[in-house]
Amino acid sequence: MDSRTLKDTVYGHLARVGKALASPVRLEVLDLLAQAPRTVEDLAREVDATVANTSQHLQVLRGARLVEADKRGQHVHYRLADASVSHLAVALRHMGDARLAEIDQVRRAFQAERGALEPIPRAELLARVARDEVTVLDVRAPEEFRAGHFPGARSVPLSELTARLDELPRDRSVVAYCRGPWCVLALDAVQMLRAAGFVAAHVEEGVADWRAAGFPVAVGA
Amino acid sequence: MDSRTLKDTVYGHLARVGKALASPVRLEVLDLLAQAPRTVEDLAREVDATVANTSQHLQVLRGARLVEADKRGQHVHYRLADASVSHLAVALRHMGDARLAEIDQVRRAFQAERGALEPIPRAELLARVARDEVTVLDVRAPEEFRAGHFPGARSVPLSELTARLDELPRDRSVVAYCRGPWCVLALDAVQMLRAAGFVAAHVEEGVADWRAAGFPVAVGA
DNA sequence: CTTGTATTCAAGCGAATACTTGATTACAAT
DNA sequence: ATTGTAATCAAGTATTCGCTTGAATACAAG
Repeated sequence: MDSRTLKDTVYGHLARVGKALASPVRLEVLDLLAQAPRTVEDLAREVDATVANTSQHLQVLRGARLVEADKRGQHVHYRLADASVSHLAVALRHMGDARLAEIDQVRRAFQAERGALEPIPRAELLARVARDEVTVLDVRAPEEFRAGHFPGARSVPLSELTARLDELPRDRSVVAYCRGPWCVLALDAVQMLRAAGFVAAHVEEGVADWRAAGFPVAVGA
Repeated sequence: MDSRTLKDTVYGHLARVGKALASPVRLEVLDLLAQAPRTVEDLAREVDATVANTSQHLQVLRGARLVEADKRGQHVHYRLADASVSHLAVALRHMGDARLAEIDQVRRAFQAERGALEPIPRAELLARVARDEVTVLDVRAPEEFRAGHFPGARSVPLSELTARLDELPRDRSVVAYCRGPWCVLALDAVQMLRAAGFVAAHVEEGVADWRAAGFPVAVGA
């Protein structure tokens, strides 16, 4: 076996992973699975594709060893294979953020359209939490919260926020977060909170980012 | 603009990056560029492809903003765009190492075939360097050494190693490294060194790995 | 200007990909 | 057993991709 054979084998297999990352739908699926395991149907609904098509994409991801599946009852639950996959997804996102001007542009346009202020940086959030100044609000779905959340965060899904505003203490500011930098739930939440008289801001980082950066992540209710 | 449009835009552009990572040749090119900038011709020779084909691959990489090029004299020098690209490449490699059994397998077979021992782990290398016990040997090409190397390492390209063995102190062991875990130069070097009576071992990490892990990397002669 | 070299462009062809549609499997619930 | 649901499979089609070949640029050197 010569060096060329080694390289061909290694890069050939790695390219299978690259191919799996080469579709917008699959990337969106990966980001969703980075939040919490899901069934095929759930994923299909969220990414706006047919079930058959979503299933095909999932097989590609599974072939590249990026996701794993197990059947519980009549549903097949898909999940990210392990932390190295999450890191890869985060690295890809950071690269896109840093280098693809179009992405930065469309996100800024989106934020501006909703009257959102700049997100507060991660270090700032940690400082405020250390001084016990803020309520940290997780506005994702309850399953996503359960699968992993910022330690000390309070789970209030966006859809329930207006009805549960009185749960939040009015003498401290609120920082909302959701799935990550391209998730708009936190922006909407901040808008609602401000309208209700709260001092509110959002952070862009999601649970995957915290995990990748080495911060602890709480699991369960 | 709605949330769907945002996602379509973002994931669409990110998928361009994924597509760029979907070819064995392009991945090999990226790994080479992670060592040092190169011309199209150099790359074509190293990856064993025609110049025209290599040029096409480089355009794809450039379209995904993974590499940049500038013309100096009659050569076009390509280089990685920035650190986020290097991190992405490292994350992809780690994922492959951790999850693709075939890769691990072929590498082990290769090492066994050359009678190589287990690589020494990064922490061990750092400890030995701190105790000033080893000569660290960079067996890559001189340009690659100049573009970035382990601090304190000595540059002896593999092709010159036999002729320059007397440069190495005989009272200490030698640790060789090259481009990364799938580069065989260090394995060959260790074999030569042992044959010449040295106590020698190799590390798998390359400069890109050290950089990604936050260690300092020396530049220049 | 002419020659030579490095790189890119353009056309063409076989292979692989993405999505749709309709059938099929697997199995829980009744 | 029958029904209903979740997921996968299979076939078909339009599109894209990867590589080759030969021509075209760009430009440094003589």
